[in-house]
Amino acid sequence: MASSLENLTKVDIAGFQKDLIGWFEEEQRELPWRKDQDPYKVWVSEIMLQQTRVDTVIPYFNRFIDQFPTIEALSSADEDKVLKAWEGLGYYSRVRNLQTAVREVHEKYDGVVPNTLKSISTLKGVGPYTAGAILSIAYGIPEPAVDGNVMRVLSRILSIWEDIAKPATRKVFEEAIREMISHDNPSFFNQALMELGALVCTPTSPSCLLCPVRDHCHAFHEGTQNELPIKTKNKNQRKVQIGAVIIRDEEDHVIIHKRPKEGLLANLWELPNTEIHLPFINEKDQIKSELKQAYNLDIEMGNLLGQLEHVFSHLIWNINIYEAKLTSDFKHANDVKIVTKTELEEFAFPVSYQKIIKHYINE
DNA sequence: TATTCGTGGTC
DNA sequence: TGACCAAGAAT
Repeated sequence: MASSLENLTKVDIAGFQKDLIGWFEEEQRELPWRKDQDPYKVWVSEIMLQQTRVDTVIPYFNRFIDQFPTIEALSSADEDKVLKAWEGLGYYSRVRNLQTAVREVHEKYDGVVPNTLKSISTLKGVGPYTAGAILSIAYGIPEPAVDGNVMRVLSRILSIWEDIAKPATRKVFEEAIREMISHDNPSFFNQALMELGALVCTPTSPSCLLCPVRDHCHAFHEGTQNELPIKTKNKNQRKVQIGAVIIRDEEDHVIIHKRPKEGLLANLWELPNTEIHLPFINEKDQIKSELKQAYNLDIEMGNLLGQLEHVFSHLIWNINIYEAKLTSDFKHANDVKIVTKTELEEFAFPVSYQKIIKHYINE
């Protein structure tokens, strides 16, 4: 069986580098993290950009750097403030890992982001892609940074038919990049591949007639650019019924709960809620009983206010939203608070609960 | 290795 | 409109 990289020897690597980097120098977007090569800012941008679109990241990046401009600033920040700055971006463990890693750099490396693959790879949240991205972009080190764009572009350039959904496949592309990467400008080489994937060599209907490297592209010559890359699909989401409750005291304060420090939406805040296993059978009684057990809250259940479906990448919440009255004195706990409507704004909520608060509490 | 971990945009 | 997608890492 032929090697998946058999076409690598047919590529004019010097010409490919020149055409690719030349295009990037002319056509790259002006992005806030491209104003300088501050390793900390490059790092923050790469974490934010994981599985997240550039247009979504831009305002978050600007606010985040404004609020936490240096490694020192992020190191000394409260995690609740950091999560609040990340609110709505998703994959919240990214920013908790980032703060953990930044604190390690602050203490162990005197605030200087490591510039070796071995050291930087030990940092929490820094995997093979992010390590290569920081090393090449911030330090000019010729290390592969293989993301989804790079796999898509190279699968077409080199006609690689392996399934890019499989984790082991990334190494095939790393091997190719090690042969192809510009040692004069590894930063622009890596960024150009990703920029090309974002702007030209798109997942559907790639703009081959505008592509600066189409003469180097095996798929373009074969006409297979719409068949590549091979990517198997993921499974369907499982559905979960949730009963969430807006619990008020007599002064219109609202009770909120901090989620566990691990798992889905870790350390974010939410309304008291419970999973409903047998929907439509004494649902209010179930909720009242389980909230007593889980949070030690005594409540009188009120009306069903509405319903909300929230789709995650791997599951679907169907939330029934109730109101309720607190019927005994509230006892403070680390993970349960009672707050005013104004104070709600200080806490980081998942988007599903942001919507509930906006619709049923603030208006 | 396969699954978990968010969200908003797109077709 | 539902399925897929977007600069992945941890477990």
